[in-house]
Amino acid sequence: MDEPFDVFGVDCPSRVILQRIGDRWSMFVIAALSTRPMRFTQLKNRIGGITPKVLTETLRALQADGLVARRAFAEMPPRVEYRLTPLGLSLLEPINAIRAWAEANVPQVLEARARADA
Amino acid sequence: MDEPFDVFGVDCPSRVILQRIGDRWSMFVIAALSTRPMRFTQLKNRIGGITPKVLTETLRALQADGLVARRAFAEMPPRVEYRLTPLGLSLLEPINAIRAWAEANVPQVLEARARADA
DNA sequence: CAGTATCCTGTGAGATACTG
DNA sequence: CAGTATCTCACAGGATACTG
Repeated sequence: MDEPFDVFGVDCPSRVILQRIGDRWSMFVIAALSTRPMRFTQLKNRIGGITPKVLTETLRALQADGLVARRAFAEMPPRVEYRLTPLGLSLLEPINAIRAWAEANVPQVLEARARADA
Repeated sequence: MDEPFDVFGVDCPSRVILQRIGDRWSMFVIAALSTRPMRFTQLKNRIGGITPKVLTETLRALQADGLVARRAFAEMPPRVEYRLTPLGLSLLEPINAIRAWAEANVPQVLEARARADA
């Protein structure tokens, strides 16, 4: 049996999370849903530049991972709400750790990057 | 002036970090260097499956961001050592937060994913 | 040893248009 | 409103071979 969380395993489950939060749009969706549920078009408007196709794909992936819940109301016109699950909410903590690091250190990264360009 | 760390800004600097730690190989390199400096070939061997081209690219990116330092010795045969900078070392903390979350919650994610497949 | 140099491919993602 | 359906493309990443 494998070490359950060997960082050097390509199939290490923690990479699942890293890839998810590293991808182009997931973080925007999670951030948008962090305070309240939102509807499809609300998300689309809030997250400037995302296309409906990509938003759908992102939401599907987050649902598949149990981070976001979808709730459809049988109304006319249709209404669908997305919200973070408890699991999704719990992910906000490590995300905030990254955020805190970024706030403290990104200036240095940008400096280093500028120096590297020169 | 923009909010310095508006998660909804496409150019939000914290995305820099998320993309970096979310990419295919950076985390392996950082993990490999977390305890001690390593040479190119040591890294290549430790991180199974990475090609020299990609390892070079990854190291370059990490150097450009000031997370990894490269030190070449004028010897024959050539010797080069890579190590985490203090900045790179400090990144281990938020990374461990993610890791801790993953250890606690990835099983649920995998369950959700399995349920989604069915 | 520590990389370069080429070539190649899959797929994440965008543009655009359409529908129950 | 809440998505689908196509089409297209760039580019991250891989395979393989070579070099100062």
